[in-house]
Amino acid sequence: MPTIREVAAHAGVSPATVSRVMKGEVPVSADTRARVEVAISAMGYAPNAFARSLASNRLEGVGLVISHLAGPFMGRVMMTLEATLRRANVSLLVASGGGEAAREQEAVNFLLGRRCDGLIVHADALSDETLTALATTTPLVVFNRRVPDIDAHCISLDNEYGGYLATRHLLDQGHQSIACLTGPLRQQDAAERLAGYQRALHERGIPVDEQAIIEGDFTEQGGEQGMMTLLAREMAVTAVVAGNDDMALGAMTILRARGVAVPRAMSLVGYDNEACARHVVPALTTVHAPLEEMAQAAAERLLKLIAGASLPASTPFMPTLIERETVGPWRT
Amino acid sequence: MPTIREVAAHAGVSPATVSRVMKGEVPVSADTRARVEVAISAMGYAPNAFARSLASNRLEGVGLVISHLAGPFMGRVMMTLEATLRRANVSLLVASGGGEAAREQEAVNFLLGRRCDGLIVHADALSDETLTALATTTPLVVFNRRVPDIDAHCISLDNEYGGYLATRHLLDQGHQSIACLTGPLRQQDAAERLAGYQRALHERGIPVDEQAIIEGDFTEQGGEQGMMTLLAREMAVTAVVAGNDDMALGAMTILRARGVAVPRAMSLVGYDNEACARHVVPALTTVHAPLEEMAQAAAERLLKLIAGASLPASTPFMPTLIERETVGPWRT
DNA sequence: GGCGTCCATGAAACCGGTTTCATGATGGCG
DNA sequence: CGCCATCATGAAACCGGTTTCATGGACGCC
Repeated sequence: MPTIREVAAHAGVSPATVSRVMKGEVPVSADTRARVEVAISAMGYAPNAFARSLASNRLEGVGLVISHLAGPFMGRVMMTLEATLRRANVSLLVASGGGEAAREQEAVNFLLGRRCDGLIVHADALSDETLTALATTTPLVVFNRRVPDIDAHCISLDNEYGGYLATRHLLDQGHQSIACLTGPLRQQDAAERLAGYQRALHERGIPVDEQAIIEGDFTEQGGEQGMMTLLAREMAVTAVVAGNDDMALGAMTILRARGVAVPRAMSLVGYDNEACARHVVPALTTVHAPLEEMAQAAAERLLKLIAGASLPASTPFMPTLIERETVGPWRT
Repeated sequence: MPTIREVAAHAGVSPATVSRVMKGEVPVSADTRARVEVAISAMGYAPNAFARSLASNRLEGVGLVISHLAGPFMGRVMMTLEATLRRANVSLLVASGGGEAAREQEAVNFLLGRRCDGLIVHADALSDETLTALATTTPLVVFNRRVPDIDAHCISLDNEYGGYLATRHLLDQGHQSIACLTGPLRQQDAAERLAGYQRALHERGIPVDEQAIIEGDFTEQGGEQGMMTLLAREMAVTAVVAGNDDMALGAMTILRARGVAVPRAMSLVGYDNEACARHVVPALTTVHAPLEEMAQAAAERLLKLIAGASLPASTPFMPTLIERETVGPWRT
């Protein structure tokens, strides 16, 4: 693999000139440029990324910190991130932190030690303060979360609206008594979805019954537990909005076991539009997040941030309702 | 951020000595080492990864080439890969190539240009020859595929055995006429699964009926197509082994639409044990691949290869059968 | 006690780019 | 025609480690 000095010798110019040609910015006369370009392609020259990074102190790569790599949509997100970044010739380094704050912090440090040009963080466990501090140090985009003081760094989903959408859909079908199986309420997304649920009820003048709100943990077991608790309370509930699809799936398992027909006796709405949602029987009505667009926006925003731009806050992305088979009309 | 020379000055030694202490191998007297270590921690010294890579010509990072990042199990695989590599302080660079040979080759080049210490390749489109050549150039592990000339570089699944397992299970339940909805047979895994199916039939002296073998493409639509074709042939088939879970799901959709009860009128076995498999109704009986163990083995093997070890061929991993509800007994 | 060997250490070259600064050529303008 | 501004270019320093090679001291052995 030839070095820049060999190329320079071959083209009869200095290494500095070759470097200038490679970057294409600084003024170089047309014929010198041509001569160098010929030498470059003749010798198959590709600059050494290390030397370049050392001299310029930039990696030309960004880090991705992820809580749950194995989560149901990380694949879709990463796919788009990677494609968008690679188009800009920026590589993607991945570190995961299994949802524990300490390990997530460690992942951040690991990537920072690699002198990433920027970071995309998709993590629950890191605190708002940590992220705010990080944003002052390094180009940062926070994925699927809003951190108040650094709006411009956040790519988020309007979870409140999603919760509202799901609930309103049930109300529109005539349901009056609707329960909510939430995720862990210390997590922002779970709390927001619940808020949307409450807003929809208020809007129709239906009082929120605390007994109908059950906090879970976004897992399938949590959904089962929650549904069992709900049934045990023997309320007149005719529909449930679940914190996410996993919980909805768990709930469906219990309903099936107890012989409660979905959607005839009980309607159900999920959230996330996982791959499974389409396949269950009956197919799950759910709220869809435009993950690909969000991922692309995240990558583009980070690239701009790295380039030194100062951006306005991004508007949250809007979820949409996917109607399938788990919601039916209710006539009192 | 202090440099090695500052640390050296602080400890009253030369940069070379600090470097030696950092690596911990070369002989350094105990008290010098102690003095340097004090200086290091006092100043919070962390070596610059670029400079280190430039001088040693090693990235301390490996590349991962993936066909389909969004595939159903890449999350599980990446999770384990990343964790294993990070334990060795090696970072993970990701590039994807959407299943097209050209883009996969480009992804390889991209990572090679980053001077990765090694590559993990999980790709269908790259040819055996390309991979064999690559293996001579750079430490390489091929995931979920066997390339004849570089056995020692492959972490594979015994797909033939998986196909055999699925088929034998159906035979054990009394089925005599079993169809096979395969993946694209130019793909190794699909062909092997089919071979396993055939072996199981031969073992019981049942002739293989070419009419009962339908080539698909590992997609859900392919499964639907295949099942429609099969039904149109009006054969006396009582069970189907599908190339993967997606195809099985597609097949189930058609069966449900046509009112064919699973498993009473038709048994079905999938392959891969995707998340969905557990949730469909009836829950899908399928073949499970130990992906986490495979991923860990891949990472460990690559690290050894990078360290210069020359390894024996790895034995293929064995899939297991997960019995759920889509297989029932058949009495003639 | 003298010589040879080994070992810890330091000086300096090196990895391969980028960037600053100096220089020489060119051209515009009075 | 001469002077100054402009611009392309090259020389060399620099980024921050690693590694080779030389050196000096300690120790063992005859």
